[in-house]
Amino acid sequence: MTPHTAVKHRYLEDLNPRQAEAVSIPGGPILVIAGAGSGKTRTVVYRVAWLLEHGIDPSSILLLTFTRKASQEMLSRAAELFDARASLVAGGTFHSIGNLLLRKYSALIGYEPGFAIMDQADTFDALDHAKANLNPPLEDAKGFPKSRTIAEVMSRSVGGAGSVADVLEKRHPHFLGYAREIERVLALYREHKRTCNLMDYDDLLVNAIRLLEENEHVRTKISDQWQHILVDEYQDTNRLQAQMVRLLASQHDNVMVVGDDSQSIYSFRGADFANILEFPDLFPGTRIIKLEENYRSTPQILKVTNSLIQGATIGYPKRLFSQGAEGPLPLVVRPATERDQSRFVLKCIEELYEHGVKLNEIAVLFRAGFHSFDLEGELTRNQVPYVKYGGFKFLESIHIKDVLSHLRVIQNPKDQLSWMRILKLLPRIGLKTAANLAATIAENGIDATTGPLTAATKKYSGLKDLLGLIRELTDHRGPISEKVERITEYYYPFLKERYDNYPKRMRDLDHLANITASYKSLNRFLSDMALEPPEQEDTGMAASGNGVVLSTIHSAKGLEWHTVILLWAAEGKIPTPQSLLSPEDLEEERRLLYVATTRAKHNLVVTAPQTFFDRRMGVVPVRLSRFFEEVPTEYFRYLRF
DNA sequence: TCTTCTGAATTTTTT
DNA sequence: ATTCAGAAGA
Repeated sequence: MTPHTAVKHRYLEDLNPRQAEAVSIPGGPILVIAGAGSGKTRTVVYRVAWLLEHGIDPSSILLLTFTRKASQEMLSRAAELFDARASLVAGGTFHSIGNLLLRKYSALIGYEPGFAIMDQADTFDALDHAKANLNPPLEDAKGFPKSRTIAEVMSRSVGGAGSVADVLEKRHPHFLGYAREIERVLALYREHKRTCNLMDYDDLLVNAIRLLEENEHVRTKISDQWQHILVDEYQDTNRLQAQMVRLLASQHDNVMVVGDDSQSIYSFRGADFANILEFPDLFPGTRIIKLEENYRSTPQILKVTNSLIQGATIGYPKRLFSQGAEGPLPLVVRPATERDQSRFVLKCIEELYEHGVKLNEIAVLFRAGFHSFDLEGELTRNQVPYVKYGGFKFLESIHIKDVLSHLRVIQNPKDQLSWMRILKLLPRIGLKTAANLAATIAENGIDATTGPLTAATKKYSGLKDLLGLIRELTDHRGPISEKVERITEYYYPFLKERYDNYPKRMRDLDHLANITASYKSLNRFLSDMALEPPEQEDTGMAASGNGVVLSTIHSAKGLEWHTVILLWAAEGKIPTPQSLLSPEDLEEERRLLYVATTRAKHNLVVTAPQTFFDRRMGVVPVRLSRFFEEVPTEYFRYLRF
């Protein structure tokens, strides 16, 4: 039996007519508007299998996804449907593909191939650095916007939202007077990136676009190489990414993009769901296919989600329907206080568990990472295992960044920011000294036997050891894990001195060494750490797959659970106070709520305390989120607790 | 001039 | 938990 014929019959049966249509279009631009739970992933997976089955070479297919994990999952599902050749399909994020192209063709845009990638924290640091080193210095350093604000403005501006002044006027009008000064900071920041051979996230896209635009032979070659392009979560792409799609497909227009404008929740990162609305303009002749049959949720849940999204002002009109089994009415609960809310959620989880629902089939979703702090305490006290997604990331931990910075100066000695970071660990070396030393090293190298560096080793104890370590590891030929172990050994005293919980942090560093095991190239490893941060080390309970899921709504995208409990569904939490300033931001909060509620298969529980304790104002009354006020009351059961 | 210490304030979402 | 501002200390 050949797998081909067996597959052919099965997959046509597996799909509904709309899905089958999308999957089997031979080529050209295709836009699939896929409602929540409408089998979007399945459609992409089957599309890949269908293309392979029709003789398309796997290496000529490119699958662009939101995370690398998503593309890996899709390709392994495609491999199950078709055969192992599906794993030869190129998959990844826009940033990783940009990275791939830029490493290969760095010379064409005037970069060295060993450039390092800055993550967001690096960008903040670099902006602070630029701010501090401006010449002439800032006139009014006090009222000046924080680097995270500057980073946001910069990214929006680069992403096509206009000049810095335009963005300020629109989003931060109170900083408009600083426009010129911000431009000066950004100019220094850019200069700094160049001298240190660094690229930030946006650079990976901007430079890839520039590479493709300015070099016709590269554009032709790349576009000929990837004959079929599939893009998932297209509603969360930004202008640069749309431009990249346009360039990558310049030779053939064989692009299928899949997404749901109602689930666009990343505008804070520059995502613009106008992309999905304007795709047909970018690719004339686009075939539009709507998937509206929902396979996930009960009709009772869909009634609620449909009316939530009905109030949205723009987008492709759609109304999800389901032929699935009936279920209970979604619940609304208003506990008296946050403590009571936590107690209620605990009780809810215990009851479900007693009724045979597995803990990992229950998710508690919330707007922001810290909203679940009280609940986490309650779960811990009652020994209910849980895994938390979203919020703080493994890589953002200081100790991880410290160790990675040692690796980064080995890979890229010009990386002054990383130098500064590791120099500042040493006693008596603060910001200024570190900056001076880093500049000296970046310019003269680390091996100078005379000059300021040698003088400094006499003045600062510890510097000699650090330089010795870096020299040793620069010449070191063994596996990366050995390097990490060597650095960890050196770093241990610093860790111990600084943190009471150093044993836990030490375990993180061991975990990091383990991650390196699959890497042969240091450059590759560091790129991946910036582009695709590893997940938090699995605790025992998470590894066994038996813990309640606690997640931000953003991190819950694309997932589903038997029961979803929406925590803090209250004014002041969702929508967040920050979003009230602009109608667009407010609409995004609505979509966030839509994403959260459409994750539920069987039960949806909405909870919001009646009061909130504010340090300044004391106990304040809390209203249910305004978006739920739009839903007819008979769609809910109101439970007292 | 630079570093380190202390107490106080703050926290959206993330490739 | 981290970051920030201000002040003392080297």
